[in-house]
Amino acid sequence: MLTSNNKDNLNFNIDRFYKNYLKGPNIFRKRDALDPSYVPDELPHRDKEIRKVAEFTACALKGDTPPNFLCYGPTGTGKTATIRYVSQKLAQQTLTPQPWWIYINCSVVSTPYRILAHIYNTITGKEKIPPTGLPKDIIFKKLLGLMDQMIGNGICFLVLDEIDMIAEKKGGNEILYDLTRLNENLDLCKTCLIGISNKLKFQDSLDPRVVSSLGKEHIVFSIYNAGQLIDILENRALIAFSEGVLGKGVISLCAAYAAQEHGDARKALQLLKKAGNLAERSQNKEVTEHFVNRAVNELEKDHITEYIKGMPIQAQIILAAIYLLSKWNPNSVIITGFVNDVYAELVTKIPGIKRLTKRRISDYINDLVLAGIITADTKSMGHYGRTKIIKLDVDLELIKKTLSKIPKVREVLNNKPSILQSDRLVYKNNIFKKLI
DNA sequence: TATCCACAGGAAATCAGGGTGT
DNA sequence: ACACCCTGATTTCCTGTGGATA
Repeated sequence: MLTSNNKDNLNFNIDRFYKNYLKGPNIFRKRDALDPSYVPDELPHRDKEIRKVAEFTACALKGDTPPNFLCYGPTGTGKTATIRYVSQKLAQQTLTPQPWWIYINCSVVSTPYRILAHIYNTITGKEKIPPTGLPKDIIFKKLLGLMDQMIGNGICFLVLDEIDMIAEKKGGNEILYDLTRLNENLDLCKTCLIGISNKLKFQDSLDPRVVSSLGKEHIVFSIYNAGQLIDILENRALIAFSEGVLGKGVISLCAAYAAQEHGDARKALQLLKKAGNLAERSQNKEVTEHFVNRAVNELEKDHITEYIKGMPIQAQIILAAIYLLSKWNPNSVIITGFVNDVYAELVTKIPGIKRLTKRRISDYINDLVLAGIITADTKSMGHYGRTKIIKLDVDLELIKKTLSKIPKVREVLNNKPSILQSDRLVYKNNIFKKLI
């Protein structure tokens, strides 16, 4: 029943909100221009790289098969953007038939089977291959037939983004090897494989046969410095923002922040967009440095919250265990064993959740480290064994706020686990404190 | 100086859940 | 109904290890 104590809900007038929103300042002209997927007409400071990609792919114009090649470089250095840019330019040349470009993000399409299925489904434009069920070699044969039929004597560029993700997986080398050898099995159509990776050393995990075919040619993308980032941002800001809304120093501040983060252009663009959004939301006519500073904070928080929300329930419970340990024993040391103990207690309180083995928990702890939520340094305590010293790297309140939004975890968040008072834990804690 | 703790983390096996074609 | 395929999560089994302690 709705009563007057539900004022907040009743007082929000959505129609008035929309009206005000539309009446408010027009910060953006084309917000999308700040998205990572947007391909601008110009890519500043990537001339060398564009030229190399153009050189590799140019022979397609004469009907030859371009060599397979790799693009290396940290995140936000314009690898994908460069490929997309060149692909657009190439399409503007007189090419008949037009080449196919199939983009595969290996962190999303993450198994050999799905890569084949994705290529197949992209070419047909329909979900012809089910997400699972068929033997790989059958799909491979079907794909060969389809490519010859649909692409004819044209060229198909296969762009494997984050190729390291697949290379490190079981069966990953086989699929890459098969893909590099597509041309030998095709009668009409030609293919060119382009691998994109932000790990410079990922070739180590590749099969030598794949390296010899894919890694012979490569392009290294270097990070942008602050000056270059400013150029990129100005370029995009011109398209994205309405005239005169950007305050003085906003772009250079974004660039400076991103330059600290290893010259990541994607970060810089994200920051600028978020600052714009914040200004818009507070009905401000101008995007000022103040909003950039707020954007830095919020982006960090957004990233953490989104990550935690997306984690499997088991990982969330493990994080809850670490949270409870830091909350109730702020001065004590947190080690793997304690996390295991508290986790075990929490699991018994949450219905429908099976208790995981220590081995699995160990992996989840490593995932949390990778996500930047905790730090865990392996340390030897001599006679007391080797373990990890775990510390929360994120504000306690933020963790609490995020975990409380997860129904099953919320229940266990407020009670102090009884294991925290156990003699064993207190005793060990005292020893470890001295050892560290 | 050998011992031994409490784990770390690699490799392979297993399981459940989604499918296939015949 | 059946044999078989693929995936992702997890378990099982295992070997390795740094340094305080006896």
